[in-house]
Amino acid sequence: MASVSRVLNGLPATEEMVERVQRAVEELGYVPDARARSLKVGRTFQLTLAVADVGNPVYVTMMRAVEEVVSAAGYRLVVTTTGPDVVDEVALVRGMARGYADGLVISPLRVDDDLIKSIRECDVPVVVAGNVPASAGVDTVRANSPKGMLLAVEHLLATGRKRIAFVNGPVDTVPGTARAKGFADAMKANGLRPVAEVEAVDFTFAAGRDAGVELLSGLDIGVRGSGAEARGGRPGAEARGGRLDAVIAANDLLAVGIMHELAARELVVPDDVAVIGMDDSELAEQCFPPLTSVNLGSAERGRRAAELLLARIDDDTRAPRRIVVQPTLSVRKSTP
Amino acid sequence: MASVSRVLNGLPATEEMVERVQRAVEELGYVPDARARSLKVGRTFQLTLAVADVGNPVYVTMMRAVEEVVSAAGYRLVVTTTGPDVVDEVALVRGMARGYADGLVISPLRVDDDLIKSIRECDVPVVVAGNVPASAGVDTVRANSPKGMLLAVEHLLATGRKRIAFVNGPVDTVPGTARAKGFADAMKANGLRPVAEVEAVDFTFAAGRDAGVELLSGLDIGVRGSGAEARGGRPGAEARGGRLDAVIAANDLLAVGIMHELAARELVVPDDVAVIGMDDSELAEQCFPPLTSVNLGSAERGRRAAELLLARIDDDTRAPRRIVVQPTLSVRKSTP
DNA sequence: GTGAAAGCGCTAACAT
DNA sequence: ATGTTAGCGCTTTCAC
Repeated sequence: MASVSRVLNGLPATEEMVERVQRAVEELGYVPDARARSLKVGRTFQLTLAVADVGNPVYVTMMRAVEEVVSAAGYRLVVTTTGPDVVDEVALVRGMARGYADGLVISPLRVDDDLIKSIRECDVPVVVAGNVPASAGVDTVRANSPKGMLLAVEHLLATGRKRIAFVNGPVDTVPGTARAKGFADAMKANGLRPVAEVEAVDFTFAAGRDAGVELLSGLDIGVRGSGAEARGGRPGAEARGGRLDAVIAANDLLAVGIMHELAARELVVPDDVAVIGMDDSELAEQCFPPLTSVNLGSAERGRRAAELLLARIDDDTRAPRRIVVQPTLSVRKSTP
Repeated sequence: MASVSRVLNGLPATEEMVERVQRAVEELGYVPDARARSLKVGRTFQLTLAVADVGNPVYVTMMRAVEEVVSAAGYRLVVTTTGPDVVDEVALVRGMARGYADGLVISPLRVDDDLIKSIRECDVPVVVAGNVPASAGVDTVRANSPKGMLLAVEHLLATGRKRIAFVNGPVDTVPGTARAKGFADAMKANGLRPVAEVEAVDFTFAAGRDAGVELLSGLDIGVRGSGAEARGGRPGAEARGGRLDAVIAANDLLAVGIMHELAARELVVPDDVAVIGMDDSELAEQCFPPLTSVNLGSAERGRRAAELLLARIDDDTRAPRRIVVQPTLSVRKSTP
C-alpha cells in the first residue's frame, strides 16, 4: 500500500491514516526493506570507509571523525578492510559499482594507475584520504608530510639533537614516498645528514621491531656500554661515526616497535635516544614513555573527507577539490 | 537479458554466448547491481560485525578472525560501531531487518531484555560474541572470564604477590559483571582479600588513567617513599593496611591507563607493582613494559562466532549453540 | 489525500 | 541453450 510508504516517509497524510499505519506497523513489526527501497530511489543512505589495516590506530581516529560527520547527515557508515595490496583496493572500488553504498572514502596505502582509473570511472562518488596526483582529477584530502617532517626535525634540533635516524615504511606506498622525501628535504634544509635510514616492510608494530633490530645492529650500538662507555662517553648509541641522538619513525606503530628494541638494548628513551612518531594516534598517548608525534590531522582529514563526499553526492558537477591539512607537533615525554 | 545473468553466474551456456557476453561486459563496464540481485535472491552475501568501540584493540583481533572465516566463505564483511549504549545496539539489531546483510555478529557491551528480544525476533541470523543467558536461546560464543581471573590471581600468587587490587570496567556491562564475579571467586578460592577495587567509567584508556588516580590516591600511596620507605620498607605501594603488590585490570586499555598513573607516581612496573591486563590484545605486546594479559581467546571467539553464523545461515532450524572458549595466560614483563 | 499501477535491475521459472 | 516473463519490495507517478 502506497500510503504506508507515505506515512513512513513523513509525506502529508491525514491524521487517521497516520495512526492506522502506525498501529499496523507496530503489530506486524514491519520494517521496510532497505534493498528494495534503494533499488527504487537509487540511494542506499550508506557510506563506506575503506582502510588498509584496522590494527593501525591512525584509522581509528579517522573512522571516528568520518562516522561523526556522516551519521549527522543521516547516513550509516560501514567500514571495510582492503589489506595492503593495491589490487584489493582496486577490486573494492570497482565493487562499489554494485551499489553497496552512495559513496566511498578510501585511504589507499598504495596507488597505481589502475586504482586512479577505477576511482575516476566509479559510478559512485569517491573521496581519497591520501595523496594522489592532481592530474587524477579526484577529490582528495591529504596530509602535509613534508611540513610534518620539518616540525619533527626542527623540534629535535631545538632540543639539542642532531644525529637523527629515520625509519620509514615501504617506499612503494604513498605515505612511504611522501615521508622519505619530506625527511630528506627537512634534513637538508637544516644542514643535517641522517645517521641511518631503514625501510620497514610495512607500517606495523612487528615491522617496527624488525626495523629497530636492523637500525641498531647496523649501527653496532646494540649493547649499552659496548664502546662509548669504555671510552668514558655516555653509555648509549654510539655509531662508527658518532652517537645516535634520535629516531624519527614514519608512523606511531613503527616508533613503538623501535622503542621496544631500544629498551631491549637497555637504551633509555629519551635519555639515550629520543623518538618521534607520526600520526599522533591514541597509541602515542598510550605508549610509554608517551610518544612525541607529528599530528598529521587524521581527525580533520577524516572530517573533511566525509564533508567532501557529502558535497560530491549532492552535486556531482563540482570541480574536484584537493584539500591539504596542516600538521602540528604533539610533544610528549619521548623528546622532552 | 537473462543469458547475461546466466553467463555471469556460471550457468551452462554455449561457448559463443559466453564470449559475446564477456565482450559486451568488457565494453560497457557492466557490473551487476547487488541491491537488485539481493532483492531477487533474498541474500546479500554480506555479513555485519558490530562492535562497541573501534578504538579497543580487542576488537581488532576479533575483526581479523571474523574477516578471515567470512571471506573464505565468499562473504563480504562490513563493520559497524554501536557505541556503548544498549539502545543503539538494539537499534542496530532491529535495523538488520532492513536486509543490509545476511547475518550479524555482535559483541554487545550491555545486554538487556530488549536486546535479547530484538535478537530473537531478528529476521536475519545473529550470533552474540559475548555472554547472554542460556534462556535467551541465541547462538553465543563467549569467554570464560572466571577461569581467566583464576589464571591471573594464581599467577600473581605463584610469583609471590598477594596484595592485589582490581580495576574493573562498569559493572553494568556484560564483561564488567563477569569479571567482578570472577575476581571475587578467584580471590576467595585462594584465601585472598582484595587490597582495593575500583570501577572505571568505561573500558577505555582514559578511564583507566582516572581509575589509576582513584586507586592510588585512595590508598594514599601516590608518592614513592611517602611511608614505606621511611619505615625501611621497599619504596612503593603502601596501603593503610599494607603494600600493594599487583593490579589486575579488566582489560588491556585499563591496564595501560593504570600503568601511566603508576609511572606518574614513580612506581615501577613490575618492581613496585605488577600489572595484569585482560584480552591479550596487540596493545599488551606494544605497551611498555610488555603487559602480562589473560588471553580470553578473542581470535578464536571471532572465528567460532563467524563459523556459527555461517552454519546458522545454512540451516536455521538447528538448536542454538553456546560455545565457551577457554582462556590462557600470556606472561610478559609486567609480572616476571 | 488516497488507491492503483508502473518500474527500479536482477534472477528463476517457463516456454521455445 | 536461449529468449520471454513474472516478481522480489519498495516509491512514485497518475488518476480519482
